[in-house]
Amino acid sequence: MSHAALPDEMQNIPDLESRGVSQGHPHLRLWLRLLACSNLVEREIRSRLRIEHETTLPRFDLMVQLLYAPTGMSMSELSRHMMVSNGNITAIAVQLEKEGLIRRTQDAADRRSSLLSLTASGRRQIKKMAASHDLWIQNLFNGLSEKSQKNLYTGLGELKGLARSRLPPRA
Amino acid sequence: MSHAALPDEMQNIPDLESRGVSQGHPHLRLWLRLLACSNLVEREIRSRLRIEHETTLPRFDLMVQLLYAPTGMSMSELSRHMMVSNGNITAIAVQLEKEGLIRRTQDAADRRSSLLSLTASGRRQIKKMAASHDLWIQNLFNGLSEKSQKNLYTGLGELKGLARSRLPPRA
DNA sequence: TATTGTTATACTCTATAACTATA
DNA sequence: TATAGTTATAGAGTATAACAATA
Repeated sequence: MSHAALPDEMQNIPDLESRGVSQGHPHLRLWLRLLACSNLVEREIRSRLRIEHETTLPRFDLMVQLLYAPTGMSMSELSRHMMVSNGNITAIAVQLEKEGLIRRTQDAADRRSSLLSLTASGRRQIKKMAASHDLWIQNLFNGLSEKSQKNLYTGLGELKGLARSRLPPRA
Repeated sequence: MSHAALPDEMQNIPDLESRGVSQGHPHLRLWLRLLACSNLVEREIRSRLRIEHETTLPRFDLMVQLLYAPTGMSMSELSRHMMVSNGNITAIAVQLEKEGLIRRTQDAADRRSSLLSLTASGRRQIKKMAASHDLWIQNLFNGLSEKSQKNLYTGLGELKGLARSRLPPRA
């Protein structure tokens, strides 16, 4: 008999949450569980992006942003969306441009700024990758009960608002 | 008027979730929101560990594991709990040992294996760090409604079980 | 044969700061 | 003065594989 359907508490697979899980405050337990979930899924996505599409999560993220911004985005916009520094965006953009996946056009109005957008080839690639990505997520999350999906979406919305208001902005 | 209390949807602070958030499947939206939350908090913790305690998250994690395992843990156990490879555990353990925060004792029963445990100094340090960490988490999460806390803990438990059963084991 | 741990390696990712060009 | 972007750098993080010693 598989233990796939057993509640997590009974599987006893160790992870970060196992530490002090009995001792900790409820808030701490919640955070460790959130972190464990996020790490599990993120690790899988990084791995599949690497193996199946020979790319990385930040590269994927940047291209997805552009996919949903048909008129293009500036480096600073990308920096804000991806919550990393300008310098790091530059590094990724240079790679992608060299590989012919994105292009850079000068903003006529503000000559400091340049707009990034997908090339035809880049658009083809990111669409394929995004489709894969959606499938991975579907296959993982479609086992969640309707109720948990709703509860999580709402609860995480609340948490995100909190984090946004209580944590200092970065990047 | 501050917008701190406004629901996330009305704050319009861009992040990864902003991409395709209107287009995507509910599962995808949920995942992007989960990732955004986790990244926000994790980034803050990394930053504070670095600034206030001059350490890193993996170092902290390893020491917390030892704090809750008074009889010590083997490298392989740590590797499983932290979900990273043996080689990476070795690298961190070498640092911590050099700084006198942990010690290594040979396992008499299995001479391949060695037990890691905290030194007195290491124990003092990790207790201070763990107290800080708890405080950060408290200050962030204590704004969550009771209901959301419960819903999140339950929902994430369900998700973690799913991930555990559907994703290949790593490390 | 499998497991524990070490070593080596290569790359990606991140944070920071100094710098330029333009606004 | 402030913002957009570049460049450089150092350290952290991750993944992989080859290896020795022991089980």
